[in-house]
Amino acid sequence: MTEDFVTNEISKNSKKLRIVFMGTPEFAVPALKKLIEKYDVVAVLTKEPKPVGRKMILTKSPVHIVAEENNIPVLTPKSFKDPLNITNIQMYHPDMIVVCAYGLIIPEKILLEPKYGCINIHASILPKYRGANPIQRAVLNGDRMAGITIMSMDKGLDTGPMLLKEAIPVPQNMTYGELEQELSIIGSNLIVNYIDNRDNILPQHQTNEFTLAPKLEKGEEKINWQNTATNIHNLVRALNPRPYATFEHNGNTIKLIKSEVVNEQTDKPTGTVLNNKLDIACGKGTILRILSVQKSGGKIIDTKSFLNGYKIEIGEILK
RNA sequence: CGCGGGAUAGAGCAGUCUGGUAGCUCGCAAGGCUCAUAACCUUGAGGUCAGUGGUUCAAAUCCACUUCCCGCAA
Repeated sequence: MTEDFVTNEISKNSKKLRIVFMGTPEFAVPALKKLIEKYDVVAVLTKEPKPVGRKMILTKSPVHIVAEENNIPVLTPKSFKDPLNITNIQMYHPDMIVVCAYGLIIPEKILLEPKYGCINIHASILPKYRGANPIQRAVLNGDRMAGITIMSMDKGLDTGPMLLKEAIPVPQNMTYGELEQELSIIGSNLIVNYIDNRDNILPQHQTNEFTLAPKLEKGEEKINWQNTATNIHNLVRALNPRPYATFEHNGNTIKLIKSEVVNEQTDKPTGTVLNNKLDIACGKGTILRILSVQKSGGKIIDTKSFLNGYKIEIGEILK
């Protein structure tokens, strides 16, 4: 009924709902594209262009670029402390605001603005993993399942009522980057699914059994060979494609790009290099195989190539 | 002008400081050996030493500039 009304009012094109989209990284791009296809995305908010790389080139966010390609107005407020930034959003009269990995806390005044609410695409099965880094945490913890929750935002951090969920299995060797890519597609489908069926969806309140997914701290990327092979493998996966897990050897920092758990046991001390396939003894007698690495200043290479030009002796003990 | 590393055979590297025959570990090709292997033996092909200019009897190597690649930091 509501849709009919809107359709009649804007009968010139099939786009109906007026949406303001807020998002920043690649993860948000599939959702934005889907929304542009089906609805009327009247404005996009994203983080301001940042200097990036060795040459400090000002780089627009992936969302920023897609928005411009579609001739959608882009706003890049530094924060919402300035009331003018809030007024700017109100000017677009959004029916709904869709948020996906935006990077700024959104004040309640904006959350209450659109008549169909402020909807967030969150990359976990809430209430598990509230916070900034749910995908990485899921991989790091070796979760077998991950997913997306579409939720209605309130003033808390990922605490609002849940609207739609979808979970997928996480294969044992999937990296953070691969999982993020899959989830971003699922998120884009789910948000459209929600918008089209929103009249039939009942909000569900979150239970109190929540966990948090904080950002990774500096130092967490360093490999401790005392941990089990599975734990180290999860760290390697969770930090791929950035910033990668690392270990030290003769003063060189070596990034461990890909690994796998070897289904055998060893009685050698932890850190021992077991053979020329770079199987390493880890905690509790478990074994981790190093598949590809990167030296600083070098490219990502497989273990065999690496050993052709870099000496690691069998029997050496890595710290 | 944020800090740093690099470009040498298909891959990964040494050689550069101290100029003087283009090397190593692999891969590839051919042959041999083995019950067998990311095993071993023999032989072979494969290079504009990133580019341009300079110094020199002589430059991968020293000097200047250019292009491209990568790590850190944000």
